[in-house]
Amino acid sequence: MAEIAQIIVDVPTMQTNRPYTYQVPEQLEHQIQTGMRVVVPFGNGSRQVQGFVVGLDDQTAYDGELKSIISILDLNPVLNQELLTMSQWLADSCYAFRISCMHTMLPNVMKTKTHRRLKIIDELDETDLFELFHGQDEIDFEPENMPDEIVSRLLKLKRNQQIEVVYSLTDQAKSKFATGIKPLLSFERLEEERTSLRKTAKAQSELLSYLQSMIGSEIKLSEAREQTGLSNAIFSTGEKKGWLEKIQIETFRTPKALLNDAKKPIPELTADQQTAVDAICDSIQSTDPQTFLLQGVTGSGKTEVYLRSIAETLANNQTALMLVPEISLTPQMVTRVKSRFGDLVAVLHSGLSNGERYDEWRRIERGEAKVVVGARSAVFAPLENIGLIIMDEEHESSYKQDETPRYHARNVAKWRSDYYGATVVLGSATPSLESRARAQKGVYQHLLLPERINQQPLPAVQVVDMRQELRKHAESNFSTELLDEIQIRMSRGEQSILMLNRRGYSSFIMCRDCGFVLQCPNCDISLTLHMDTHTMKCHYCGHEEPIPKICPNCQSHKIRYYGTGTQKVQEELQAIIPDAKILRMDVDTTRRKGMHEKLLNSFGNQEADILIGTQMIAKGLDFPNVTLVGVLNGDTALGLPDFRSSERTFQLLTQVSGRAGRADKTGSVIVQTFNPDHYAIKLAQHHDYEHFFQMEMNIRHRGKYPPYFYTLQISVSHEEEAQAAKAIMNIAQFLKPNLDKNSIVLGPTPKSIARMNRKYYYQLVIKYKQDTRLHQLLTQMMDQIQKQSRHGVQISIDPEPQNFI
DNA sequence: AGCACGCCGACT
DNA sequence: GTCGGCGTGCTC
Repeated sequence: MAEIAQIIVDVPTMQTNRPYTYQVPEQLEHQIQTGMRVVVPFGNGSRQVQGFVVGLDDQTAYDGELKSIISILDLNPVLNQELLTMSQWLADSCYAFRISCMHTMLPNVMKTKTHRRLKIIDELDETDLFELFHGQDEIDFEPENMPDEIVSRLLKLKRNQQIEVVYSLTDQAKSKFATGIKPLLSFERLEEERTSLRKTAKAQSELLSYLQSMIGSEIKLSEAREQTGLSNAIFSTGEKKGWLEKIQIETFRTPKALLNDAKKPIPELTADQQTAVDAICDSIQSTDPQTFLLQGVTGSGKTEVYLRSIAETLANNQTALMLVPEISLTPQMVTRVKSRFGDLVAVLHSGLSNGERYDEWRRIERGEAKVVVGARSAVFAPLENIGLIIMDEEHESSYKQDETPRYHARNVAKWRSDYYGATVVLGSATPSLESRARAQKGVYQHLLLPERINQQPLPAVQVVDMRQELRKHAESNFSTELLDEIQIRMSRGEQSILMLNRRGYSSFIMCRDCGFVLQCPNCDISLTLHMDTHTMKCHYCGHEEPIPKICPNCQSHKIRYYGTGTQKVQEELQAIIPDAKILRMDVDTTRRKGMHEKLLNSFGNQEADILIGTQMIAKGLDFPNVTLVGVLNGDTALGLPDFRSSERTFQLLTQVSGRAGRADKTGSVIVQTFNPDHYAIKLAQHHDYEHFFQMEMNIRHRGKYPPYFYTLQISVSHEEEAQAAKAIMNIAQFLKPNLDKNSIVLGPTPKSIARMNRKYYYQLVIKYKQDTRLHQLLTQMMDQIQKQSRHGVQISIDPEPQNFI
């Protein structure tokens, strides 16, 4: 019976977002399995694309002529049944193409590169042969890197059928292999070999004993050499004499940072921790997909609860997934998990090269790693039989991907939990309102860790009114209170951390004479000053240009810097306290690989008095000698037109407060702000999450925002503003009459950055409670509007967007 | 996406 | 009349 395969091809468009039917050629019959990658012909020409097999059958409803699969790229499926099923759900719920979802779930190296070559199939005249083909009979075809004139001459030859395009897909997913050895003979036969050796052949005799000791196993040659002290030549002799065989052993690139893991004693649990662990362990034992919200102040020992729960999961013969925000995936944190579970742990973080990431992925897929620690995309780790999924700092917005597929790791975690009957633990000191509200309603089980392990009080938070400060002296980023406190720490040999709330802030340049501000040519935004590279940069499209010395508008020389960047803050502070040793940590100083870690290490070794940084220093750091945390601008996020701005401010301030005085020294926190009376700041000052939750819930209720309503954002872009505007109006008209009467449409409006990368953006937000038709309506819309609208209109839907600006 | 087909203006 | 530009539609 003929085998027929259903294949999702790697062509991310609306029209091709469905399986295509292919014939399985005879020589590949019974070798193909669902979840494997294959190469198939696609389209009129001789084009070849990568595809994923999603179904196998012996018949098809399709009655056209079938093409055949060209080759298979994997020996084993790269997507198991669970992940295949999930890719469909993910595509539906994120309004994304299925192929994009599949790629998101896999390491980058699984994406093949397409190469096109031109091959001569008929005689060419001499000029063409030399000018175009340089005398060769095949050349690479890369129209984007070739002069137009050459391309058109080549295309002409192709039309005349003198040359043809040949395709090749290269799979980057290559495992690394090393030479290994394997004994070929039995113990007795090896013993016989030894007796026939001459007395002087000591090395060979040693090799024989070694081989005897490792019968039934294999080992890398390099390791064998190390263990025995024998040379390569001896092993080769052994091979020649038929004692051993040289084989290829797959090796895994082990990321360096993880090699040192000093065993730490396992701490005792507090009563609260024990209660939490017990509840979670009960759930791990059961097959109910239960979700817990573990709410505990900084220092209350959430991590230990996680580790105990993971241990229970492993004991129960299941696997565990632990998600952390990228920013807190620090060596300290990884070491802690590694030292508890050793080689069973795989770590997936952004610092890995594609190859390293693939190796870790393989270790998980082969079942060698049973605990996976990683950031957002680790939620797709190919673990089977998952018993526990932990999501630390569950309120972090980095769990939401801000490009398609726009998934939230929390939702994916829940899907997997339902699939396996696994337990989910959401941990945070300041849970998102959505999660906290669900705990309130009993959807999640609420676990509390109200006290710090060391019985230390939370640090005192002092709020400084910067409006008063401004009246007292000239404009400065530093209040007298903060400067005094910094100097006290320095005299005591203690350290300080200063945080600059970057959101909504940047340094730009403006002309004092005409008010001209340098703008990005591609985007509707001012360029940001970067002193380290001496350029003006656009944060949205990456455009870069030199800093102008005279105003491009009026030729005046009075061009000045405005705004507050970390660099400027550092310079200002250095001028005030000349003998302070200051480290700065921001995107500029940590771009180079490993710099992040290096900076933290040198601060940890007390090579500096003060660490200045943006949000990235607020999280996951644990320096016992830091007794002062200063927030330079506590409220810049408050001014943003986003209903989550209070929540973010509260979370951030609470989080930084936790950074002060974590060991035996008491710490203090200073928050400078222009809004000292704002409830988010006042309640953060008193570490009062519960009160904040109540107040914010009231506001959300009145404004019909999450968690009372769901939100969904539709955005449209086009190079011409009118086209983009027209498209969003069409969408609004299409949707409005069909929405539920309780649903609310905000907009359409231009986005706050109306132009990015030479495209104009318009958006529309829908708030809804229950709208049964909405999902189907939107799916239909993506299909219809895309067809109708003129070329170049791009539509994207973001369910539950995290940023409204 | 990327390819072929087809329709239209500019040219040997 | 033909070459080659780009708009349109399809891909098992």
